[in-house]
Amino acid sequence: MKPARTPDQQRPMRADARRNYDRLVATARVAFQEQGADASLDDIAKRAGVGSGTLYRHFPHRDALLAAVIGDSIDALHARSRELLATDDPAAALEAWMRATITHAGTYRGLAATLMSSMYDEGSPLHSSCKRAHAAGAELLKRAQESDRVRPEVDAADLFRLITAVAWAAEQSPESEDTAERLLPLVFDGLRTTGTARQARQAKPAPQD
Amino acid sequence: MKPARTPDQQRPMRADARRNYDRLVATARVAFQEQGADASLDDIAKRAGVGSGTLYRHFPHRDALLAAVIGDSIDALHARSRELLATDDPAAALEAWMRATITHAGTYRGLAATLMSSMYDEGSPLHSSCKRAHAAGAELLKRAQESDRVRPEVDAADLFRLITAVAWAAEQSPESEDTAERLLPLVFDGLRTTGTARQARQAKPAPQD
DNA sequence: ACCTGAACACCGTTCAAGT
DNA sequence: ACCTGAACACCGTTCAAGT
Repeated sequence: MKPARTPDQQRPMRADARRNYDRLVATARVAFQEQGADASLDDIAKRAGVGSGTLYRHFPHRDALLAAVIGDSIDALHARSRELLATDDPAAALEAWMRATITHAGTYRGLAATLMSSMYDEGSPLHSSCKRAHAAGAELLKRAQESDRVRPEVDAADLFRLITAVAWAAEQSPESEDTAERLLPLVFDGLRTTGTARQARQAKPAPQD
Repeated sequence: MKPARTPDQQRPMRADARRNYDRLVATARVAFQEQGADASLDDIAKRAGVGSGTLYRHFPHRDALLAAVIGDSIDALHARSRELLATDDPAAALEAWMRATITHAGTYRGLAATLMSSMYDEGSPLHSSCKRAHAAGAELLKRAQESDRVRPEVDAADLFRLITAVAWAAEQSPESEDTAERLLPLVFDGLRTTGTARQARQAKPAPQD
């Protein structure tokens, strides 16, 4: 079992506390995979062999447990966005980031909904993760817009909403597994400047690039 | 209070049963408005002055109560789709139908999610409503595709998913009320044939219109 | 034929009692 | 300092007892 991440700014935990923390995170990961992000917390505590009070001591809200479980994945997503910012094609980079984010938001059933509401809930432990993803998307979006490949009126908040909505639609469509792969190109094309509009802009006296 | 719809194929109900039925629907409508589509059924029964068993007798599942509440609205939406099929501009008709459907799916918080899952649950009393909406969308989509305004590879199932996803995203974004109005044009543009692609097709030897 | 409300299983959350 | 598990409030659902 790989070591679970330690909660922030913490002096060493007592051995039994540490063990319970790790067990809870590992058990929760399995439970979320099996039953979705709204799996029973009581059941997770039982399966981890821990009193329910112990779960709430370490993770006061469901979001805190979820944050501990997906923390590594959020970090990886953020690293990927840094890579994509350094690639050549701004539009392709944005689309690749959208695809990666949709995949991430589809890790567990119900995760997309949690991420969406965390975006607007400053108290949630997932809020900072959402804002980081939001900020990464904003950078990639800005670059694509400056190179005149994406409509200037689209903002990062709507980009985040669209991504989360596609992830949500995909997780709600059990019978067709590749829903996200089909919807993403459609949605991405809606963001792009239309051929004629882009041509008109580029035909203007002062060329931008 | 306007008369609630009677359940299908039913001989006259006993007077007290009829009264309870109507009260439950009226109370549920208010509760759904106030607290969303997942309002407490127990609370609805209490507020309607009725035992909880009576609620379950009339409406065995939450979806049955929801279906009774939104039945008229579903009918109106269907009538609107018939009108739109008779208009001149197939693309504008499709977009107008999408807008109307998104608005309808946003009537109560949580309704979009219910409609989405009802689409894939044949046992739900909302299933037939969803299929009707699905079929109406398919007709409008087909017409738009035949007039070469919408990509031929889009199917009605994905159209339904996109619409529901936009409605869901809008209801999850409390602070900005016009989310749906901003996202719809973006999504709709993703469905359209691009200017250049359409021009290429229309430049072919055999003109379509 | 229909209604009532107690009963059951489940859930999230708290907290007094333990070590 | 941390853990345990009983306790509480809530929910959906069922069903025996009533009229």
